[in-house]
Amino acid sequence: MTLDNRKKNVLQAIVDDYVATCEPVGSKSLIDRHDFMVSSATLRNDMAELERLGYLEQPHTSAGRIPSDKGYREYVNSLMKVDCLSDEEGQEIKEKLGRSFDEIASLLKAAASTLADQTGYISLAMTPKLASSYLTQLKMLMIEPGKVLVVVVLSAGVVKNRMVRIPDFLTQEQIAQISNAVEQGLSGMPLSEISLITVATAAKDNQKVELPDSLLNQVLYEAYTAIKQADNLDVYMDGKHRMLALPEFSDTRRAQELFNTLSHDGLVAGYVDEVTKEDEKKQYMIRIGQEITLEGLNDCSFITTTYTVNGKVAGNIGVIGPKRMEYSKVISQINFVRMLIDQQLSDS
Amino acid sequence: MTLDNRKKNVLQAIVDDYVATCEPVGSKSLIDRHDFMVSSATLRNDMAELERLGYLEQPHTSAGRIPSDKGYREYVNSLMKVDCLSDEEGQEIKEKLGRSFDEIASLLKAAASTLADQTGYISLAMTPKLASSYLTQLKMLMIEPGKVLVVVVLSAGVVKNRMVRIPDFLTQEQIAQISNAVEQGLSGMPLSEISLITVATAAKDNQKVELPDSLLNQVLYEAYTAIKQADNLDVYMDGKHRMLALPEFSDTRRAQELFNTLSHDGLVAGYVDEVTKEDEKKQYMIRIGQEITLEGLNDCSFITTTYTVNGKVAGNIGVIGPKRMEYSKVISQINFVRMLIDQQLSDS
DNA sequence: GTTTAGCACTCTACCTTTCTGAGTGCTAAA
DNA sequence: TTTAGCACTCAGAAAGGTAGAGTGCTAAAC
Repeated sequence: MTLDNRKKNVLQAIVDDYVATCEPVGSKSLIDRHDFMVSSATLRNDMAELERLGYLEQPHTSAGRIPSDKGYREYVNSLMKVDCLSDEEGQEIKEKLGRSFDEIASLLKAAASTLADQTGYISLAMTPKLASSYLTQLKMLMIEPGKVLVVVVLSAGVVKNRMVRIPDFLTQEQIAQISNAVEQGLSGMPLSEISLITVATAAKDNQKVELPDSLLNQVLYEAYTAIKQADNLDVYMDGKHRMLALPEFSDTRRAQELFNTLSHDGLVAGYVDEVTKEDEKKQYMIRIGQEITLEGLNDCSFITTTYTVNGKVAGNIGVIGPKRMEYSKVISQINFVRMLIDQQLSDS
Repeated sequence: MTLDNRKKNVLQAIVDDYVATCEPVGSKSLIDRHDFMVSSATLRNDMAELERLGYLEQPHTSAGRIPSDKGYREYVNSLMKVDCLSDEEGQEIKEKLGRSFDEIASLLKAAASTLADQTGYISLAMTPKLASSYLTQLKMLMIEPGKVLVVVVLSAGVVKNRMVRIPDFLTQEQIAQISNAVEQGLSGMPLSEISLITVATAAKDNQKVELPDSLLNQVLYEAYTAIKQADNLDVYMDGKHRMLALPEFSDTRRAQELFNTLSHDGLVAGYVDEVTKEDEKKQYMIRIGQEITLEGLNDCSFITTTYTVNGKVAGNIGVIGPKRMEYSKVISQINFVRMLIDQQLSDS
């Protein structure tokens, strides 16, 4: 069953109005605000029909209608007008993200902050993920006897370091030789293929130092965990505090549930990953209300997109806001930010 | 004017009750809950007197009393019973912080998380600050032509890295020579004394490579900014979302103000620094309500203490909670965590 | 068949009023 | 100095009343 034209317009108008005011929309105010060439009674009939079909909900009998999840979904899929970023907005974003960032971490942090500022909602930016990364460099720097800094550089430009302990008596030279050997053996290898065994093989094939196996293995183990840890997703989230200003979160309990979930970076990152896989071919992923399978986010909508490093699928950025979100605006903002990230990460 | 003994007991009892219930305390319930050997009428007189002296406040005529900032202050300074951590609590904390951490960042992150879990309030942990740090190492690793990772190691065990761009044609050897020269010249020097000039002097005194001055200066400038940036305080904050569960923040506006301020790490860090200087000699710093000169935190209390690295004053950890805080419990928790941090940072 | 005017109906939000009870301060006696 | 007793105050809950935004339905008009 497909909606006739007027019903589509009615649904669209109701979503638009509700997004703007956060108040249930009645037939009268709908007439006032839009140029329907029919009477309020006609709209009432349409609205009743839309409700029967599940696109609208009524908080109580004598109130107006608000969009249901299904209503928002229809709106997002086929009703909303995709609007372009205004020049000023584009300019503002460019001012914050235009300059060249030397590290992916600071780029993503800035992206999250910009996105939060511009949308007024919660933003997040995640480092590139495992699947698309391979090891490019591995360095081990002796900081003091027994303490070594392992620096791991991944293809996507991610740099991670980790301090590890090794036996006191190993020298900088020995350590350097080991790390060179491992680097030679593994550089270019996708992270997913790196295991304790491949690390060991790489080291033993290439190294010239004589070290007892047990000692060598100890060092290799540390190198291995450092590499593995480097593919941990980092999540940069910003703008949380803004949600408290929204009327839908004036009830502290809701805000509490939301913040509770958001305080677990890992949960959110995992969810984004899942969603990205489901909608693989799409340019952006949208999840609305109950569609979100993360506890505490059922009053929210979640929009994510994927940025690329040198043209390859890499990490995600996204926005979490109320269901009553300015979808098309947020989408264009997110797209613009993604574009700037892509640019920065390809011209390197 | 000093309070007589019974008045002290009354004040103490009122604070204790109010902390427990968050409800104004009346003379009747005070009698019920404590063994004062006098009648409620007597207590009423005492309470009226305490109010006249500014230790108590009355939300309205027919309500009980709640402690004023001055009342809390008196309580903290001389009334509360300092209680020890229960064995289980100590055990729980040890479980989370007992294992050895290789990096100061992960230690502090874990400390913040533990403190938030244990207290139920907001915790924070800050990296060691400038004054107590000197440079121990400086390494520059060529990641790819034109891109160099500068690794800065400070005395307190802080490791920071920063990616910088340099002219494409410089080789790893040239870069290594420069960084070795700078490291030799500066290692052991307090951060506060390092300037662009000292960096340049160090490089020119020690290096043997021939490079045009303009090129060399470009590299040195990047090294210098990397060093300077390394003394930026990192702030780890945890447990924010818990505040929403407290009755004093069921009004979203207050929570919003609080979160707004807390979203600026720098502000908080700056304030902690200020407070630490004021109370230099004290083991811990306490600020209550209006005593806190940070907008949005006037309904809170703030307890901080200083951990040491090898016996020297270093960074801060702290807890932000409602004024109605379990002061003595929080103090002992904070102290315990500080002790564990001190241990970890001295036996290295 | 679709649209519309008209009307009775519903229900929340808001205001006012009343009532209750916890808590007070004061007075006068112990 | 302490206490019993009492009149007083005031927030908050409960109850009642009103306004108005919005509805659904019916019957007439297009």
